[in-house]
Amino acid sequence: MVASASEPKTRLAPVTAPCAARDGRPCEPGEFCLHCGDMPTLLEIGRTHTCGDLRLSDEGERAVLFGWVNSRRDHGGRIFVDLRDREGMTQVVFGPDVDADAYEAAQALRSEHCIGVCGKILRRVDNDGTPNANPNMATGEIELEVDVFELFSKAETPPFDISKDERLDTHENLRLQYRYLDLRRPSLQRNFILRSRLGTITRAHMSELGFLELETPYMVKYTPGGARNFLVPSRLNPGCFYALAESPQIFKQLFMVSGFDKYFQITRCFRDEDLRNDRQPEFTQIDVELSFATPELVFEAIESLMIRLWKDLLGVEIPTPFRRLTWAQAMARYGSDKPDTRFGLELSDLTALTRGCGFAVFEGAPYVKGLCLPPEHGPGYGRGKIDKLTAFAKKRESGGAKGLAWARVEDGGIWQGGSAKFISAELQTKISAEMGAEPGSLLLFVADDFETTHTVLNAIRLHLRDELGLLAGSGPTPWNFLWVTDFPLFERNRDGNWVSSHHPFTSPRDEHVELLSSDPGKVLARAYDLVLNGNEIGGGSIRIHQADVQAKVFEALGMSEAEKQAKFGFLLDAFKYGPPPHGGIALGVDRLSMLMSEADSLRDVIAFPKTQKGQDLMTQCPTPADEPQLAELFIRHRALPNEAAGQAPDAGET
RNA sequence: GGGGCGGUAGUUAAGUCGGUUAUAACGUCGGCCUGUCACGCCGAAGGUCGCGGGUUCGAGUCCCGUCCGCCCCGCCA
Repeated sequence: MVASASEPKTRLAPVTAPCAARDGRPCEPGEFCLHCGDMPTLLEIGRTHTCGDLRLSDEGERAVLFGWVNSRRDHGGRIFVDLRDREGMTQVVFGPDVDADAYEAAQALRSEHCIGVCGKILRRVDNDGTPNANPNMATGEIELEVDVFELFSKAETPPFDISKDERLDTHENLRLQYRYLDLRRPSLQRNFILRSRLGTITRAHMSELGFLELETPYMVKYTPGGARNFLVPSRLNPGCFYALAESPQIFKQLFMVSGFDKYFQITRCFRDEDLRNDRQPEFTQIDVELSFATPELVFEAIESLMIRLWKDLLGVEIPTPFRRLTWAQAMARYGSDKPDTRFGLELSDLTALTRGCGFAVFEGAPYVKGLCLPPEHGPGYGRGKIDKLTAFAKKRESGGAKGLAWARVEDGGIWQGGSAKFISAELQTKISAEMGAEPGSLLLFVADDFETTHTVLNAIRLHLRDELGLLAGSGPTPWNFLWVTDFPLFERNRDGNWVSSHHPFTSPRDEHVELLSSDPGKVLARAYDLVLNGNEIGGGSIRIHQADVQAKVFEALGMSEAEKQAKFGFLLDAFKYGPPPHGGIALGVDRLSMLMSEADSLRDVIAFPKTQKGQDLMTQCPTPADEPQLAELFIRHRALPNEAAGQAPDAGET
């Protein structure tokens, strides 16, 4: 039987099985029914199950399924179709002996046609009646024998294979151009289902903790500093622009002044900076702020949320409290403020030991640090590999070391090869002991300034992690959560001026307030990052709520009175009216989703992502604005970089 | 702004030292097939080698430029 809304309704032959559309209860006069009323369309009957639902226990029932043709296998006399929806896949089978019309219609089925089917749920058997389940499918023990078929719509041959693609090995530009098809892939659908549940659980959990979900504007006042903003011209205010919010930071602090006490929001943020594998121009944060906050209160709330997310979404119990390192410890031991703590290879500080050692490379550097490759890897790491590693260490993107000193450790901590001839036997033994070296260990050293030494050793450490597969074989992914605390309040920018590491409202540690004027570089902040397996997934701080401390911070930043007023006047005014002590954090939903779904890229957890050039290949966005649009906004565009060359612009710039 | 990798049939890839008609798999189309599930068998069609220029008797291959995608640095919490 072929049902269609556009064709006259016909009666179905009576069936003896209970009617799925009625949950087995008797049919009532006037109701649509497969066996006692007019033939309704399958849409009118409605879907009874998803394609992931049916099991052997449903055998003998009738079901209505809607979905897309994943694949079709025509045996001439029996046509098998794997029907797919977001919940799974079910084999449906057509035969001339079951329903000739449906069988005939199924001949024309092709990949990605959208169809509805109704029929009886049968156990899968061979021709001789022996069970013939497909163990690779959740629904593999059953199939649906179709006696009513409806074609909702045909599909052209898709530009790439959706059906058996769990590897996502199509060129990404094509995937993005046909994103709506790309998103049909089960692997991507899983990511988005997880992401949806992440949002639901977060809302439930934060609400249960007493946090209010409040909204803040996306179109906000432009404030210089920090990330570059996207600008939005204001038609009603000629010549003026909104900025798209890089975060709700200031507004959530104002919520605290307003007395909302505990706030959260799952919100979009916008930053006009260059893209990366884990950075998109618009991204989503779980934004949290609470009054009368201490770091402990923030950690507690977030840890409880993480526990729940991992338990509910992954079935994983993560241990709490999370490990903590100060920024100084993280840098010293791992060379990174977001260390991957799933494996060892910690750094050793050899600066003091090597003072006066006579080896110019070590003596001339403010920092001498190293890491020790243990014996199980050391001997296999030959001269060729060391040379490659040296080249890697020298590359600019690895931090740009001047060189990589090395040595092999023999019995008694004595070295051989590399730097051995430059270091006395006595010192060799001491350094070997300091680094925990054993016979067979390979020692690697970098001697340079603070930044280069740590950047390079961190790069080497992560390189060795991947090269030697240090994470492999340890079973399911260990989830190493880590709080990194006590960041420096300031760092120097390129011009040598102090800028906020976090943002200018971050509170210094109480005992460091005096240093604000005397030695700003030594001031530590009450700021913290949440790190997971080497990824920064959140960051926050306790904020300044005392006017005098805020004034000192602005002063250290070299901000004039007029500048403060112009940039943050409204916030400073607000803080005149009894601001509570407060603090908070923001978590990256995209990165969390990526890590939890073990996706390779942020683009696999963002439905409609931008390319590295910030374009949407599906909609061909952004586009130039036409003259009338610009005129209305009092905007005239300048010559574009490529207009001089006589080429058409590929993107609009104003 | 810089460094690296990639772009060949609808898709994914191969293509040697520059040399005859640019290969394969999957997909598509036609035929056959009642138990497949990456179904199978037979047959066919399908190419602006990203684009532009140059070198050469001859360019997918070499050179220059350019566009697009990805990874990274700078930038960015």
